[in-house]
Amino acid sequence: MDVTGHTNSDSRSGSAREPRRAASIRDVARAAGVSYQTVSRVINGHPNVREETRHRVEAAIQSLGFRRNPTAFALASGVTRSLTVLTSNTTLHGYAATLQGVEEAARAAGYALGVKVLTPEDDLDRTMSSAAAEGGGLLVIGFDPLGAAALERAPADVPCAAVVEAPPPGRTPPRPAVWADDREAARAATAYLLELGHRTVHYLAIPTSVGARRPEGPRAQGWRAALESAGITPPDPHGGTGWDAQVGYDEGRRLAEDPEITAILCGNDDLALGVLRALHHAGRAVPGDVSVVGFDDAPHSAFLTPALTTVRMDFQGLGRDAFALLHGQLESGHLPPEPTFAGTDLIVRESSGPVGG
Amino acid sequence: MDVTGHTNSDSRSGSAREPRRAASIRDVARAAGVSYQTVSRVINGHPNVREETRHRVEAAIQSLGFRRNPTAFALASGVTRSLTVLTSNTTLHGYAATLQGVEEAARAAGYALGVKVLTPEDDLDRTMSSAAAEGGGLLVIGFDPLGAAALERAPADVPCAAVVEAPPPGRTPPRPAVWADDREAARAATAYLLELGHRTVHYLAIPTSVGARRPEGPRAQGWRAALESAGITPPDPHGGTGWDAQVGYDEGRRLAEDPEITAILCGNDDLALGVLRALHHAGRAVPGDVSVVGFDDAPHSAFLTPALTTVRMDFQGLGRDAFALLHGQLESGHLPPEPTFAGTDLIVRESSGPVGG
DNA sequence: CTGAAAGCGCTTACAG
DNA sequence: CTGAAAGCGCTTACAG
Repeated sequence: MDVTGHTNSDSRSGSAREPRRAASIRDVARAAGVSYQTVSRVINGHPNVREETRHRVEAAIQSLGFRRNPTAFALASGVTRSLTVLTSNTTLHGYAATLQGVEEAARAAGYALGVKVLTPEDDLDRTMSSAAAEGGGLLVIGFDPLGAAALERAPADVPCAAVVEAPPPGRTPPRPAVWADDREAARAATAYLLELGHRTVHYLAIPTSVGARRPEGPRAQGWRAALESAGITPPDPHGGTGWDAQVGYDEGRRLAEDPEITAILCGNDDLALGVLRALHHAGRAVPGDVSVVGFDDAPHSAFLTPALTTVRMDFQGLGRDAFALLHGQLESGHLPPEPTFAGTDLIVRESSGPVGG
Repeated sequence: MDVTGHTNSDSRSGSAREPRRAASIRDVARAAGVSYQTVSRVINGHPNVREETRHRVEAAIQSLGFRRNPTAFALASGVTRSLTVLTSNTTLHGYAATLQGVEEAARAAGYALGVKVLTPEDDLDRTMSSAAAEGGGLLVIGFDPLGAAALERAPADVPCAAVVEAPPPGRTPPRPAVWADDREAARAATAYLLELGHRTVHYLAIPTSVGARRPEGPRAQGWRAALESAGITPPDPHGGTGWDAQVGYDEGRRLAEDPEITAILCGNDDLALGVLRALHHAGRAVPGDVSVVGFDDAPHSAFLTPALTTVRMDFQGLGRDAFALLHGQLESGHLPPEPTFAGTDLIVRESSGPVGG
């Protein structure tokens, strides 16, 4: 079966109709019998306007269906109630959920949201400066090397905030940023597996924001720390080449060949999904033979069979808080609130259990 | 475990630094020893500029790091190389993939992308007119009643395109739109199940764009048509209340109780995931006792156990084509190409098979 | 081929 | 409390 798609380019209702000019403040002024400056005062909630004048203007605004032109406002005032989020991805769970959080907060604050996707092909400096030229603020999702590089290159004179992986202890991101404690979460997840009786835990890594310069992201560091503090020499981490289930499956096939391996911590739930599938193909039971723990708590993870044990991350909260950080820079006097996002949480489901259980 | 998140509001590198004004065309003109109109001609690739003058101006642009202010350009020219996509969701597979397709096409064309999320709480007319006031075009994702309503209310004088569910035969959407043939795809998927020997096929519906006025979306219609043309009276469809796995699970529990049911077509893969889980809990084997077919081919569906039989939809292609439709309206002379997006495809995997097989 | 003028729709001082 | 002026950074005719 191959069903062809359809299109309807009927332009009767398209661009044919005469684009009647929208009402401007001068139109409103004329209708209300005032100068256009007064209209400006009214729409900006300026105090010094006589009650009756204000009413006349408001009536004219209503009847003409006037809406202030955001472009003209931005040009004249230098204020842009908008932000553009820079991200290398919009569909992976962590990115999409973060974006969703940013969007909610932006909408609540009356900000328009722009999205610019970062690609290795595009010149980063051009991308950054064109994003900056749009006015408004920059919000970068710095979960990967591309995002981290973008954050590094954000022009110093433009308001910018970020959500990032947990930075190394004692270091801070180049710009105001929020993060969840990936490191501690990975440590705790690993410790949980150890307590179950597993002699060691293998780690299947996601690519991280630190890239090739230093292949150990915070999740890997937390995993390593847990093993070391239990006196266990960490095995070499696996993966690091991609985020999706296919990578998890490929790595999982290799992992499945080693009967000594009884516990695998995955850098995200997609990787874990692939590992589950590989283990199944190899005839190894989960959690009977091997325990699998994911990261992020993607929407489908609770419905897998076995349901996936994973670390829940509040990406939406991170997105909201990053917006608050940016909002504070954009509107002086609007102080960023204390971050209220919840932490991380280990959600124990069915894919993990006692060794040999 | 509950690990608290962190924030870094260090503003040293934030808004403290003096926001040095960016170079304007007047600055460039002064540096090049020409009038600023000439600079305008150069940056707009106007032909009538002497070779040497052009070089001088370009050199000045380089050395000053000049970039044209998009806001001023938009205000003066009335042209906005931007569009805003209106959607009720950004994370569900179909929406996210469509958005991704739009983004790719927009980026390739040099358009800035805005996103406005539609909610039942916000006043639709206000939302629409504020989106329209931003300038540029509107691209609405009309998979649900909210999106469909937005498309209906798009101001007639603003360029607009949409991606929608397949409209009823003979009817066309209110504005130029693209769609895949959901109806035919559902018919084919149902026919496939019937050929396997199932005596009937049950349908678990997604909410559709037609909403309550007419509860039968194109996928349901295709399913119904397939049954009827095989001389089978369609059972009542189930679901219709939500898109996610939880809904699928709840409905699945009910479906699992009826031993007569051997084949279930689901309106999307998330619903199917929930059904799979419910069937497992009820002790019914897939595909041994019950065949399950999904819709959309979400990224994780191929890695489930059993891997999900589903209908692949080219949402990215739909997004790209919808952009082309809008692009054609925004830039006269830029004719929308023939839609090239692939159709739908039934992907047979492990969750479906012969009845009693 | 190039410059001087007017204007896009708004705001921000400055007068009264 | 309200109006007249200048300007945000660009473009589009209009002159030369």
